[in-house]
Amino acid sequence: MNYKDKSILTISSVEELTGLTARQIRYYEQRKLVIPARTEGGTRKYSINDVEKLIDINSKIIEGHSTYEIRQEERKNEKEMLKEMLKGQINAQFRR
Amino acid sequence: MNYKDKSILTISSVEELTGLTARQIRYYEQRKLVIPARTEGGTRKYSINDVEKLIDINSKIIEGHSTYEIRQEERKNEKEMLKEMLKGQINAQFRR
DNA sequence: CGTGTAAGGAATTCTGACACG
DNA sequence: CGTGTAAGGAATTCTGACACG
Repeated sequence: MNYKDKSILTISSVEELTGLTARQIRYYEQRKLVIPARTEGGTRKYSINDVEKLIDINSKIIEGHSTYEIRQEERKNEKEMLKEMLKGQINAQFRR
Repeated sequence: MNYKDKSILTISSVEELTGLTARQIRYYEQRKLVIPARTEGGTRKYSINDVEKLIDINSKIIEGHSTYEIRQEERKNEKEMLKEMLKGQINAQFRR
C-alpha cells in the first residue's frame, strides 16, 4: 500500500489542502463520492488520494455537473477498469 | 513548498506512521528535536518530513544515543549545510 | 441541489505532574 | 533519561436539523 492510500488526514487538513469546506467534504461523502476511513471513535480519516478525488469532484460541480452525474461517471470508469482486467486475465489464459 | 513540508498530520496519525507513542513524540519536541506547527487552538500539526525525522531520531535512541547527542549532531549538520551554501555564494561571486 | 449555520454531545489533544530507574 | 499514566480542561469533530433557492 502506497502512502497515498494511507488514511491519515483529518477533515480540517483536507479543508486546507483542497480549499473546500467541511460541509462540502461531508456532503460529497453523503453522495457516496468520497468515503473516508474512520477511527474507532468515528472521526473521519482521509488519504492523499481522497484529497485528489475531492478536488476533481469539486471542479466538476463548478463546471455544472451534479453529484449524481459524477457518481455515474465514476461507476462507468470502474466497470471499464474491470473489463480491462478481465481482458488481461483471459489473454493470459490463452497464452499458456 | 513541497507536500512533504505541509503540516497536516495529527499526533495520532504520526503515532500510526512512526510506530511511536504520543508521549515519545511530545518528548522529542521538548528536547527540540522535532517542533511541529500548531493550529490556532494549539493542536500539533506534523509534516511528512517530521515523520521521517522522528523515525530517524527513535532509531538513534534505540542505538543508545541521547537526545542531547542527537541534537548536537543535527546542529553540526546544519552548520555544514550553511558552510556549503556560503561556499556556493562565494564561488558564484568569483565567477562573475 | 449544494452549501451555510447553530446546537449539543462525543472523540481527540493539550499541559503539568507523579512515577520508575 | 526516556517513557507510561491518570486528570482536567480545551480544541476538534460528529450528527441531525433548519435554511435558502
